[in-house]
Amino acid sequence: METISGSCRLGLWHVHVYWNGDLVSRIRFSRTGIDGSVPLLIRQYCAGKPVDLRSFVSIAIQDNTPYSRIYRAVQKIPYGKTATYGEIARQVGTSPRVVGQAMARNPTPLIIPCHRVVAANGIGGFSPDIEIKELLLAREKRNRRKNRDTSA
DNA sequence: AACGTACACTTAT
DNA sequence: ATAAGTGTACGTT
Repeated sequence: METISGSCRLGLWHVHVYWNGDLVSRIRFSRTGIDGSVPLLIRQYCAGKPVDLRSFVSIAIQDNTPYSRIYRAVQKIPYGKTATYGEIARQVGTSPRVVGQAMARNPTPLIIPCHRVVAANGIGGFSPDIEIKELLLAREKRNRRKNRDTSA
């Protein structure tokens, strides 16, 4: 089993992806790119298409880490929708603060869509830069509206 | 191995 | 406006 790495563009950022088939072991954001390939669906998502990434498996839910229940709950949030830290916490029986902690340590953002987890009164945080979360949420919201308009 | 501190939050004073 | 509750990680003894 060989892990493939590569990066693609997302706005001003580069998304580095380490993967093997449907299994994604790591995703991180950087100002610079690296050589190598990225799965088609992830490339399309980064290009702004409304792609459902739930067909991928994150190492974060395959492993049995203390946060895995939280990651599983977060992965169920569909494209264009959001949940609050508190809602996720209630689902898995922990506290909102812990959910934030799990998001901060998410090894595979996008696959585990931590950008769809927002604060009860605000957007919440995101690393390395909140602008990525803002971009993704704005884009998903826009695409969701577009889908609604064209599907009725 | 224990201890203190730092968090991508929320809810109740 | 402030404080308490919460679970994990990480650095310092």
